[in-house]
Amino acid sequence: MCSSSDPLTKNFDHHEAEGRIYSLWEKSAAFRADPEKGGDPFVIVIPPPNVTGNLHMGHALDNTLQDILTRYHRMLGDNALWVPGTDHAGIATQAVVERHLAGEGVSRLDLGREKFLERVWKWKEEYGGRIIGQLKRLGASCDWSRERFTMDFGLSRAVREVFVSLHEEGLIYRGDYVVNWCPRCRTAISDIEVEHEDRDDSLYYILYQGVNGGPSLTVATTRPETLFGDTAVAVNPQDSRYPRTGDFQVRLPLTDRVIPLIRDAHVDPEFGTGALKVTPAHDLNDFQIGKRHNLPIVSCVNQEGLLTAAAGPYQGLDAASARKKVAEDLEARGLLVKTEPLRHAVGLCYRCRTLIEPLISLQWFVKTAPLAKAAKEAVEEGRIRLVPQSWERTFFDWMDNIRDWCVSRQLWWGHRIPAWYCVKCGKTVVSRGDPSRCPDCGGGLERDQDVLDTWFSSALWPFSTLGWPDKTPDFQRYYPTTVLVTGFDIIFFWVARMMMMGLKMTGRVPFRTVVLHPLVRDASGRKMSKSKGNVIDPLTLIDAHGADAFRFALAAQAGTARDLKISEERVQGCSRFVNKLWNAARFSLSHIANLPTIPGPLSLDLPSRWIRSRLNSAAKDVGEFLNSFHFDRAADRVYRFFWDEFCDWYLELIKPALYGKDGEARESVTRSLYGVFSAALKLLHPFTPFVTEELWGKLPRADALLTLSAFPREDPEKEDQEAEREIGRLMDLAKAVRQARADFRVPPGVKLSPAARPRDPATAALIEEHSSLLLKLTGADSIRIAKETEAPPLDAARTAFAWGEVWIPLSGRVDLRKEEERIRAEKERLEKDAEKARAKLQNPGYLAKAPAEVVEETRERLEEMIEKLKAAEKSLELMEGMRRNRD
RNA sequence: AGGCGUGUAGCUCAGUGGGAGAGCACUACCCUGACACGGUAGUGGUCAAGAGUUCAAAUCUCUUCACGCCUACCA
Repeated sequence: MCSSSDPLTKNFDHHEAEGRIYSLWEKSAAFRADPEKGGDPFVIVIPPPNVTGNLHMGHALDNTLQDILTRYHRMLGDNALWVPGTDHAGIATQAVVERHLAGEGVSRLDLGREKFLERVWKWKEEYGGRIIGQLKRLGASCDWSRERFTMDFGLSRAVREVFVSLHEEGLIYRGDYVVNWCPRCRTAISDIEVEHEDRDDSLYYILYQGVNGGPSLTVATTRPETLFGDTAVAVNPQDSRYPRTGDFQVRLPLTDRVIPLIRDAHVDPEFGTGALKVTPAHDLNDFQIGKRHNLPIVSCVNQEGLLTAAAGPYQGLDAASARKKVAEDLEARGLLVKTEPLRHAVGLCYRCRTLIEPLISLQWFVKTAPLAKAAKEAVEEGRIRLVPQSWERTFFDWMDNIRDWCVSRQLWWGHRIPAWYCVKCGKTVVSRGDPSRCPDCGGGLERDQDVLDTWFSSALWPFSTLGWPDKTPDFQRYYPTTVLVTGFDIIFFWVARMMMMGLKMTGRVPFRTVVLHPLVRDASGRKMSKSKGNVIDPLTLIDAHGADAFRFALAAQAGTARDLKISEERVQGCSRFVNKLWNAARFSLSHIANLPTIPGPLSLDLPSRWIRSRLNSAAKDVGEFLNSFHFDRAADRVYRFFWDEFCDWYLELIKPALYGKDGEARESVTRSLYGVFSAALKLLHPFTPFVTEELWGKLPRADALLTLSAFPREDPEKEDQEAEREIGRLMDLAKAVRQARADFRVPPGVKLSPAARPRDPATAALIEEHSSLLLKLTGADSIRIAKETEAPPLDAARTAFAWGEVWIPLSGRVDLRKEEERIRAEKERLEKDAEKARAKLQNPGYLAKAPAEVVEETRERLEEMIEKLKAAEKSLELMEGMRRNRD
């Protein structure tokens, strides 16, 4: 009768278990994918984290969701592959190493390119493994044998192949263009790497005096220091304040230069004075105006952000001090008409938040329009699905308005651009190999100094990691990948570019579905940042509460909202669930340990049939939710199944049998428990992999790994409506007794003797059959079936159901006045609801148009309400009668 | 300026055409032989406001308000 000695500690020791279990998975090559094996491919490529980075909350969420999907599909029998890897992260990594060198008093220029790169590689070797270890602590079931790095040999080869072939097609070109220049990083960055922020600035009104009797104009500008780069003043051709025809010139203030007045439709007559200073070298729009009007280009700010010789005496000043000085000097000469405050958006470098200096320079570009068109079509035609779909519109807008992508970066760490320039004839050679001589003149070649934007290699990630451009078995089996999981903040940086490159280079979509999850915020919804001091370290939470609790907290909150507010309390809450699981296991295993044989007859009793039916429903729902990427609802469903249905009802319902004298029943119930419990572990595994794997190992005869077992699938045969209906009635009864006990404050020691009056003999039989169960659930003393004609005593708590009535005699414990009040209130509520239902059923429109089953349901509900009302009325009648007698 | 999103119980959020839900918090009772990180029973909401469509609206449409995010060539 007694269970064997307790094999489990009271709580799950995640510190001890997690590392051990992860090595077990690794040793068993559980996550290794095999292209030779069968099964539908299910493939995810990881959004590669920065190779020298640390796991942050965003990674934690992103990878938890990927892991849930991968484990789920692996258990479904799909050929699941999760490709891991890291990104070289050009600017970020170079900046970190440079900062480190600065500590030694060395700059990268001191070292030279080659030595500097050696140091970065060394840095990478030293810190590159860290984030991989952190992903493992999270439980990520990646195939580590396929780990890639964006600067691996194979991936570099893919980069070069793409660059050269796009160049051959004319989709990559080199040209002079106004680019976003970060004077601190000393490199160009792409348009989307610029962050915009509203700043309070001044708008300076500067007088440009007319020459030869022509009109003078006042122009409004926020950047007076760039006037040295002005090569025209422009007004709108429709603007009547200015001469619409005729050639005029104005004097450029503080200089002896004279520039023309031009007319261009770009100028907004409403802004400032309607006259615009045109600075083609330092403003993209001015650059375009300049092109239209063949204006000369004068650079007055250099790549260090300092004014050039074109600024005469101002040469060498930085932009901010030049602005001040220019304004002063203009004022001194009476050329500064006025200044007014202006709040406007300024561009900042996304990495260092330095003010962006637009300036003209020679850069490499990808011609994006044709690539973007293909990407847009793939989404329009449903070959790529965005989840949630609401992102499509934003995506389309961006694809329609995309500008060419500046891909050269003035850095050393990255894929060096495969372009060479002939020192003799100036020819540009772009080549897959490393050429040594100019093919035209035989002259020497110098390689382009720049590297490619980090996102260029990231854009190839879904196919470069699988071996492309070779037709490897992996590429053939696993490309296109299945799902891409990432935050919506990098749709344009990464997702769109993978689509463009994938479609262009492989002719196929890189993935079929893009799952865009929320961004992790702190508990009050603020973005986490070091400066705000509100960063929560995922590893701290894993240490404190375990990876399972942490993952569950993330999954349970990964809904369709854009923010996910994480807090330690939340994770702690989920650790209670893990604890519940552990203790339910402790209980279950102590009984399972007594099973003589695992194979054998299963219990056919009501609780066993019921939980099998509920398990089936949970498996169905969890599967559906995961298939539609509703992680939050899947987590909620599995939680409810385990806690409410399995623990709170099922385990309690089978206790009498487990402790009972009937050996045969005990054995079959235990065997059923074994089956349901192991299925529950499977259902939970994708969410809480460590604790479930640990418990699986404690099950007898479970030699294989849980992570490689089969996920429970819906099986209509397991649905048991009869069992559900019957347990539902027993639950009604139990709840009625418990409620009466609570409402009338019956002390636990006092026994109750409820009576039930079901309306059909089957329910009566059901109650009699399970009376001992009911006694156990309610703490009642006895339970009986009342006679048809029997009237309940006056001082009884009465509850009515569609199937009949229950009353619990409470001699002396009922405050009649209070009870009468309660019943009256309930009666009122019932009458209201019943009236609503009745009105519905009398409405011809409702009867004609509502679906039959909805009408039927309403009818049933009304019937139940009528039953309850009858009971309530009877009680009130009796009470009134008694009061009359007394009076 | 445009686009997108959000507004449901004190807090965090599910629900997206047919009886207002969960977790946490709160209240009362209970250490009942897995779990007090537990059990049982409760309190709590004109589903932001208004109008419309419908037999039926938290759910669809329009308008308004509040908050948030993204994009943009007002210098």
